[in-house]
Amino acid sequence: MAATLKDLSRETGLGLATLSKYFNGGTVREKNRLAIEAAVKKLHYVPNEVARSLKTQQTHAIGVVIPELSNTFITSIISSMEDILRKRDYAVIVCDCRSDPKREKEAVEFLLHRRVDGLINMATDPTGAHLKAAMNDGIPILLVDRLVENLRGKVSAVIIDNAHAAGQAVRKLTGLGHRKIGLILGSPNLYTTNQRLTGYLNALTEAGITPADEYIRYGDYTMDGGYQAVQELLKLKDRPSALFVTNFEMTLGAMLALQHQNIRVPEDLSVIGFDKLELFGEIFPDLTLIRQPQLSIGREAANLMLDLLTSREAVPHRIVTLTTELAEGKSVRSVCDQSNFDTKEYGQCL
Amino acid sequence: MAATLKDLSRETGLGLATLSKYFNGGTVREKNRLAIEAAVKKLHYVPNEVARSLKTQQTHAIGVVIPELSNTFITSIISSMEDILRKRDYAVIVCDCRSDPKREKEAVEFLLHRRVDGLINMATDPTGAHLKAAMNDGIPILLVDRLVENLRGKVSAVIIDNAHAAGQAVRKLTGLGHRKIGLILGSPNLYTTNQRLTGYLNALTEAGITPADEYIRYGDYTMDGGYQAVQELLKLKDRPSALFVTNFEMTLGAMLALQHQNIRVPEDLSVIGFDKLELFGEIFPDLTLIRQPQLSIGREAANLMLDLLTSREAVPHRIVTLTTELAEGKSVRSVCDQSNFDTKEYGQCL
DNA sequence: TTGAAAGCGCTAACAC
DNA sequence: GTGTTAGCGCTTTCAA
Repeated sequence: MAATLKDLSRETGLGLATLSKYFNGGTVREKNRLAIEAAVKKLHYVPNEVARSLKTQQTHAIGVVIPELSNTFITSIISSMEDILRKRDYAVIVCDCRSDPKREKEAVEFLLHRRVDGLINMATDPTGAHLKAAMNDGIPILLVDRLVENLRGKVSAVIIDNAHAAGQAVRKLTGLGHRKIGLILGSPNLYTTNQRLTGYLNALTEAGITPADEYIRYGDYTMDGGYQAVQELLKLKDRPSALFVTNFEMTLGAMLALQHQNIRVPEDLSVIGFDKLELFGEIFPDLTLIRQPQLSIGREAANLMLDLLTSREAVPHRIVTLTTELAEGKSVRSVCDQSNFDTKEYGQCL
Repeated sequence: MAATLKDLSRETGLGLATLSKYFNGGTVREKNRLAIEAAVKKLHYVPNEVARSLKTQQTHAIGVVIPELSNTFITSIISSMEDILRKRDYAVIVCDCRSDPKREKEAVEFLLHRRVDGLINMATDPTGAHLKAAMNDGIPILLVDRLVENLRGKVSAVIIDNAHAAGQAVRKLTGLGHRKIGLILGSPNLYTTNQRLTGYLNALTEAGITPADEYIRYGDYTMDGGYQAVQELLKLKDRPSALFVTNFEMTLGAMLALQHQNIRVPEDLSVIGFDKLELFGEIFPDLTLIRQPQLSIGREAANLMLDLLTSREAVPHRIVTLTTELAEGKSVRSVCDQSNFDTKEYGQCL
């Protein structure tokens, strides 16, 4: 069907090596260059990447294994990664494992069979067992967003400083006198969940506040989860005066719940959300939030992977930690100025 | 590095052909089967899909070109497709073209170079020019969600009956006496936008209502767009009494805008939304909406592609049209029972 | 059932 | 700068 180098050779009278060199950026006599270009056009020649892969032992394909395709944080990272990788002629093979460790392992094996050059993984299995085969194969592995304890020092990663991010948010709130701070986390036992919880607890401790379990909720990183978590928090006899929500979807759900319950922000409750400033744009323009640089995460991940791929020597494993930013809005205020201000509790305001 | 058939041959003393046959489901003497299995284990043999691809001229890879990765409708389709395709050992290479026709064309070319076996495309370029090369190559092409006029009869597709879907919604509203029905569409000139508009217009005409331009808004299929569109509609001196929003994100934005403006649903305004019943679950449990079967779209697309791929003969081009469902909630009511009911306008209620 | 050998389309020595 | 050649790892006649 499609033309091959051999066809080009016949057409131009040139040898295979010359043609190959031409297509790989080598220098060719002007006359021949023209001949080749003419033949390419005539025969609609397109290099066969499969044959090239077999020969070079490089597929120019990167496997990406993620827990969920329907999460804007994840898709925006993938989007930015894919953009960069494709520009460098790497294909991205996406495998959605539905947060199922078994599927995740299968996905890794599937990709290994296809001889992907590298693996990018937002890990579902916290033990990292699914990556064992890939480690044996010696292909570059890059963790994104979530570290895997057992693999520490063995693979590279691009993450954000979750504990710090949560600390930023909570410190902002304690600084405004809040002592009852609700926290809505993702699923239990996830790396990011744990880290953000740690940051929250540390910041409270710093401020001399004893954390209360009832203020800590798990919203599964979904809109509905965030919505529910808020409902529960509002049922508490001793409601929090402030709230920190730890991803985009849950923030959305939380804001909806607050509206439904006619809780004013920040008059009745201070809120710090997470992610996606642009999307909140017109809708909650004044929402204070922790902003993760998902584009940078994707970019860093893609570039780090390209590094790992192209460096002759084994690159030492690198952990790139990106920083988050506290985007100030108007959704927080001093507890003393909130409707639920209580002199007895907050004498310091006086 | 990795073991090859040759290694296995050496290890077992068997010929390449025997081994190859074994791995392709052929029958082998029991004794040899055992020997092979032992050798596979010992050498960690894994078939090299690249070599296989070169020989068979099939990559077992499907290219998927989409306008945007950060849209839940799209990702849920991809997710369901990828699941099925991977089970059949097809890799999915995703290319996000950011709704840019130029990038879309590049993506198609990129995939063609990699010799994907088939192409699944949610078209950005309405002219279909980007698919020309793929058509020439003769690989199966499958459009999803959006038809391309110029390609009618030339490629297969999986779509929903958009005009009917919109008709369902609008007829529901006209049936309840509404005559001023706001419509929030996606970006202008998209296939789905046009179709849904057609359905809306037809249903109005059927009911003897003259469509008013000011009730028709374009929200770009984004949450923010939906939010803004509602704001504009509410500014109208002659506000609509009902609203039909044509995708998930815009529905979310619209509902937020309504809450912000303290518009009660359905007391003040009847609303029919779109998509993702589950996600709205706890949050807007009573929202009436048009439900697209995205899982089925993904499933049908994957299966149709597999058909196209495996059928010896050229399968005739097929358009699979899936139906939408009107999921009844409590977000619509008769105009006569709404707060904005006006005797002069709606005499028929009396 | 099994094996030998050719070849998929390309790259990379190597010799010219 | 160009051509010859071997071979990447597999499948697939074809004979045995």
